[in-house]
Amino acid sequence: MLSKKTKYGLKALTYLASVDCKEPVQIAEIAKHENISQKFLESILLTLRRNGFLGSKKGKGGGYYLIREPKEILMTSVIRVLEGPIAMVPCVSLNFYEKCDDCPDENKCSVHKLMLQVRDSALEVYRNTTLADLIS
Amino acid sequence: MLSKKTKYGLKALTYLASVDCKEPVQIAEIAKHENISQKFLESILLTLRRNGFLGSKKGKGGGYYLIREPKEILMTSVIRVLEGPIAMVPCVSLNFYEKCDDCPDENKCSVHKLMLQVRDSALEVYRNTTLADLIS
DNA sequence: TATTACCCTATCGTTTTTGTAGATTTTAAC
DNA sequence: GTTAAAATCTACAAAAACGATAGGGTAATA
Repeated sequence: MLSKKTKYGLKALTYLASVDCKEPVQIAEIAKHENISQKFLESILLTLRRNGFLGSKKGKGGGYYLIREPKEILMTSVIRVLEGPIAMVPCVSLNFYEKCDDCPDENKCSVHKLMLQVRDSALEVYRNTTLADLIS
Repeated sequence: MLSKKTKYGLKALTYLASVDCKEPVQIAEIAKHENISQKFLESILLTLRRNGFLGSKKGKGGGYYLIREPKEILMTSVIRVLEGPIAMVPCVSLNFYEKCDDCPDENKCSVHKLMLQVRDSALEVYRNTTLADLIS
């Protein structure tokens, strides 16, 4: 299940991309437009800024704005920052690998085998989708 | 993230398929072989039985056994029974559809658009994988 | 001085995972 | 037959983890 954090983050990014001017947009405006709890969105936008997707400006006329072109923003990176691993089990994750504590041999594990395929298929989608593709 | 319930359920099914004889296998044996909490596994096997994947026999010499050929057991059905929806958001789920309470128009929603593709790609994998494919 | 992002913390609620305790059914030994 | 052992079945509950949200204060900027 996709967390609301990711969902809201994606919606916020899409909104910022659709506004297209580089003027800062206030948290309150995004929250209202997308029906998101403002306080929650606040923390989400912060992580997006810390991870190089957004810039921000304080004070009057301040807000958040995209610092990269929508076409340059891949879903792989957005998802990894907001949701974490793309893989459904850590033992098949490229960026968040962890060994299972059960499971003596990954290569013989049926779950591993299946989830490797699922990961690859999801990766295929995320790699071929940019923020620009999500704007209707 | 895949729940342990699903993970353990898949491992148990694979184990039962690999044993291949139709003799009942005890919960304790499966739990031990796959490093699974026996009590937890017990409830998982129960749901698999209730959903027509397994048969059981009580008493001495009892246990669980497959009642369908591994080749006939599709991952789509296993995942749906153990994990629930394959889709990452309810609004793109085929079997567990729910409307988002935010989101006035699904067709314009960026998350909807993205997750529809992710669902389809996962579905592609699950539909083309049977229990027999997971045995090494 | 007003406005806005920034930051930390606490809390509530849900889900997941595991454990406890016993009831029920079947087999097999006596 | 009676009994004991071996297993599944059932319900519940507790613990742990996680997700989502809210509160309140700080810092920067126009």
